[in-house]
Amino acid sequence: MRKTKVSINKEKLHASSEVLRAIAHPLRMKILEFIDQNEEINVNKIYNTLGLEQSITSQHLRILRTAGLVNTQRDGKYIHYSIDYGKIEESVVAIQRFLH
Amino acid sequence: MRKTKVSINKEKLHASSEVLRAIAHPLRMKILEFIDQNEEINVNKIYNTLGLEQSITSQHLRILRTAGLVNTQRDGKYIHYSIDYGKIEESVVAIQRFLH
DNA sequence: TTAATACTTTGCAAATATGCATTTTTTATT
DNA sequence: AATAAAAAATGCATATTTGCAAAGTATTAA
Repeated sequence: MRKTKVSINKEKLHASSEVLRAIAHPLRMKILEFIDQNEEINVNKIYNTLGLEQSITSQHLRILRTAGLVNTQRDGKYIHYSIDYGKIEESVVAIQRFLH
Repeated sequence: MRKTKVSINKEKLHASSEVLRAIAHPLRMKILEFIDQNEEINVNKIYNTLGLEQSITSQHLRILRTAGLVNTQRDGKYIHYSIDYGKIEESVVAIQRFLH
């Protein structure tokens, strides 16, 4: 239990839970893991390698994008996805700071 | 990006997402925070202090219990809740190990 | 043993998330 | 300009989660 009471503001609490919710899905975790393991990866590679539907993949990528967990960069007709490690670290730290 | 490809087994991936899903809810985060700040806390205190419905509180506590995030100990008609810090740490480490 | 308190469980409606097929948008190629 | 490929967005059915009220269980106290 924490000795010094730190009141966490509501916005941050909510923001953290948004990020966590985005991570907390089996498919999205798989996708995140795959992006992590392959630098400069495009959507095609993601759904073909993981054996997912294109539209489902795109949907989940949108959720990850909205949560700020991944960044995109267009290269011609391809869109490369990469992980925003800062954001991940941030949310992990948030949990740790929140409960320790 | 990770250099050494570590294949994370599916059970662990799924287990992690279960725990994260349990954490990733504004109300549950509030409850977790409150339990963290008050050692030996009972359900009454939780929902009265946080201004929640009794049954809703109980429901979310069940979710936290099932996920293994909190432990309970009955003391007469009161049930004391405490946080399983090991489990929290475990899931945080899981994310970090999973993506770094 | 009756009543009261603390907590859990259940049933159900409303909200949200998910999966899938289809359409749309963007860019490259011919 | 027409076609093709990559990715996003949309519409809709199904599944899951949530909140709430009511009923059930356990323990204490009168």
